[in-house]
Amino acid sequence: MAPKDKRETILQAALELIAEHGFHGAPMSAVAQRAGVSAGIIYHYFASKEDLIHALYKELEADFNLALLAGRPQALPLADAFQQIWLNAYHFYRTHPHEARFLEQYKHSPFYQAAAQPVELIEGGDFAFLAELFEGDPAKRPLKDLPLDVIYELTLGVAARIAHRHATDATTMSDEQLAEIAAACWHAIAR
Amino acid sequence: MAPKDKRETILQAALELIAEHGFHGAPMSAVAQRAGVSAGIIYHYFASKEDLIHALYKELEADFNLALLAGRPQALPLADAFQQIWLNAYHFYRTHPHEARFLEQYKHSPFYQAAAQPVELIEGGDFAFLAELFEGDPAKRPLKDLPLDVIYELTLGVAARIAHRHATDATTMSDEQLAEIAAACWHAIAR
Amino acid sequence: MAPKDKRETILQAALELIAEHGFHGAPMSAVAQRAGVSAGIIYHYFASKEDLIHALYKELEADFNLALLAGRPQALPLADAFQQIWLNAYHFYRTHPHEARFLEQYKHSPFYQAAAQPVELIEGGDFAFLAELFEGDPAKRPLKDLPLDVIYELTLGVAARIAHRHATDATTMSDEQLAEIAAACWHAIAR
Amino acid sequence: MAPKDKRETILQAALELIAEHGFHGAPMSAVAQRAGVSAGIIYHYFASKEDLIHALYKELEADFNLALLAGRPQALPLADAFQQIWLNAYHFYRTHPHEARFLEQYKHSPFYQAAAQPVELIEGGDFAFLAELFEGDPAKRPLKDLPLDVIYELTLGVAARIAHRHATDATTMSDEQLAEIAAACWHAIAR
DNA sequence: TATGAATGAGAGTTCATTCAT
DNA sequence: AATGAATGAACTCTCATTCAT
Repeated sequence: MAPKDKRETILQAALELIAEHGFHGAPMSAVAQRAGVSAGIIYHYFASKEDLIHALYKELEADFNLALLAGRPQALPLADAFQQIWLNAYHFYRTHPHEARFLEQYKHSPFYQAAAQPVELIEGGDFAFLAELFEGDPAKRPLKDLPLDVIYELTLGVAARIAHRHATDATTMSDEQLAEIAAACWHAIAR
Repeated sequence: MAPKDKRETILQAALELIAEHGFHGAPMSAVAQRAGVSAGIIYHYFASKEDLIHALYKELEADFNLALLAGRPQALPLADAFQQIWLNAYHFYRTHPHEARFLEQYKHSPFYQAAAQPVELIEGGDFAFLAELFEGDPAKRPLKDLPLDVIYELTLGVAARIAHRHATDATTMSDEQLAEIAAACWHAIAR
Repeated sequence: MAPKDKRETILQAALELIAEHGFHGAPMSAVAQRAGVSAGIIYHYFASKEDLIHALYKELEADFNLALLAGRPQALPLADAFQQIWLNAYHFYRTHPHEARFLEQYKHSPFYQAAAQPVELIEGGDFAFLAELFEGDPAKRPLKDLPLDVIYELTLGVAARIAHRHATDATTMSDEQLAEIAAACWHAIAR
Repeated sequence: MAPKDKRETILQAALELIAEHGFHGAPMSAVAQRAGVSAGIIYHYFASKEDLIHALYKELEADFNLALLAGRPQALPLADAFQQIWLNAYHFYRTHPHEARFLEQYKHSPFYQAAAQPVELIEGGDFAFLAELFEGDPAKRPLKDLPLDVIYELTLGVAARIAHRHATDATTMSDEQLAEIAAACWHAIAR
């Protein structure tokens, strides 16, 4: 197994165990066992359990951000782009229950505080197309005058939380219902 | 100290420690020390640490539900009642950062799954006045046709999460901004 | 067992194991086992293994200092007092091989550096009678003009080291030989 | 790098790390890193960590013995030879603090017991000139009737220990003071 | 009721040593 | 001869829980 693969195997094992049993319920020995490696080797790839958890978070966050761009929302009109991104967020969480469960726990644990960075709805150059939503003359931008984190909670935050719930309890929603919620979120923030 | 008081003292100590340091960072010995009691006596009031945590959750949930009824929304027209409840939720979390932090961790930990019950927006008889929102002919009720938990996430869930954020980072919002968000939430679910 | 006794039992077990097998060869689990207690309880009495070792050192140092005063050298003429102290030092080490072995290892380990204080030949008020040896006009005091630690190494240091050797290899020396060495040490430092 | 050099590089790295941090604080991986070699290769030169440590000791002991002969004490009258050797011992330790620190730890650790050989003041043929000091009719030899290890502790042992102290704490002594101590040591053992 | 010393399983982590490459 | 990833036993220390007092 290539070193890159072994690292990934360990992260995957940690993801599954933490998603299923919490940080508590995922001792390093169990992570090693599920990954099929020795306990010691984990410390060649990660300095500590905490470091492993932070690294896992960063990977998942990157995956998530990538998933938001499915269907090239960059090429769409603003309202449609929003709708696409909202649905992408929902579907990512819906189809990645372990990731959803992990992110949920991580973001509400002391780990997150320790590594906390300001929320960025627009992360990296790929989201530059959203700049017009957030920059320029506040009086002219098409959003209500609300803090960025409020905007987040009214939009992608809602997608995340609904998807989390449904990932767990297996509720399904029709495309019409999802589109309706996405639209409601858009109206909640659009001027 | 009356037994009732000692129980409360223990719960309060656990609340503070868990809010500040997580479940991990709140060993029973530390809870005992902060409460000013011996470690052993905790087990006269609670069967286990897990039991203590569940009991704490139930108390806080009851406190929260009570807080939602401040200003007697029962007596108001529906849209106003909603606004009142939304603001009550926001202010509860805003003025109870420990409670907010605990509930947040609890709801996203394996503890919650273990004790999970279906979400009830309407809990107990005090919320009977909201029945007309949710019952009767779906075609006539004034809400969009969305699952109850989606409704929750679009409304009180948003209030909770925004309040959580602001409890931590000390952002303040004007009454106008809060009213605007509450109204946006109402429009997101109202037909 | 009284708490005081249990603390002493643990210290004694640590002393024996470290003397026999070194710091390395004295895991906390073995200390606990030899003391007949659980591993966990050690941490009620000592914050860490390092703390336990430092505490043990302090106890032994106090015992040693007490032993130096056997036969009341305070009441003797200076040269006789020196001889008495030298012999006391020798006999302490000779009859306390574990203590000797521990002190020897401790003083030459990184532990000692961590807690190091300047060498004091005269420690505490009990040795005040030696003050005339070391204080006052250097030109008049009855010692050669040498640093204090050199004085120590030429006297008690020699006693310690010879005793250490003989504690281990069971060489015995006659009282005459011992008196001769003590006298040689005295002449080495006396003006 | 020639194999001989690599072996020396490893020994040097081990010497520095052990002198600075103790046996505990010198893991094989750190030795390898400081020597600029892989961890595995060390085991081509040494069977184990213990073996490496013993080998290092033997090298240093040989270096030390060589240093004792600086200034050709063989060619001097006995008392002068002693003085020369004593000063050589002192200066070796004084100018080789790592070696001093290592030897000090080694000699007082369980390692030394494991490999222990009787102390030899006269080691190897280079010290044959000292034979007259120790051999022949005890009644005629110019030394007091004391065990060899006592002789050692009263002479080179003192040099070693004083040098150790001063290597660490940077005390300096004048040539006169050193000569005085050397002379005192000589008088301590000479008949 | 109340204490807090005591237990012991189990946590995270280290490190001497091995071995496929 | 050389690497360094891999192993796994052993380490120090923690902590929920118990129980003699």
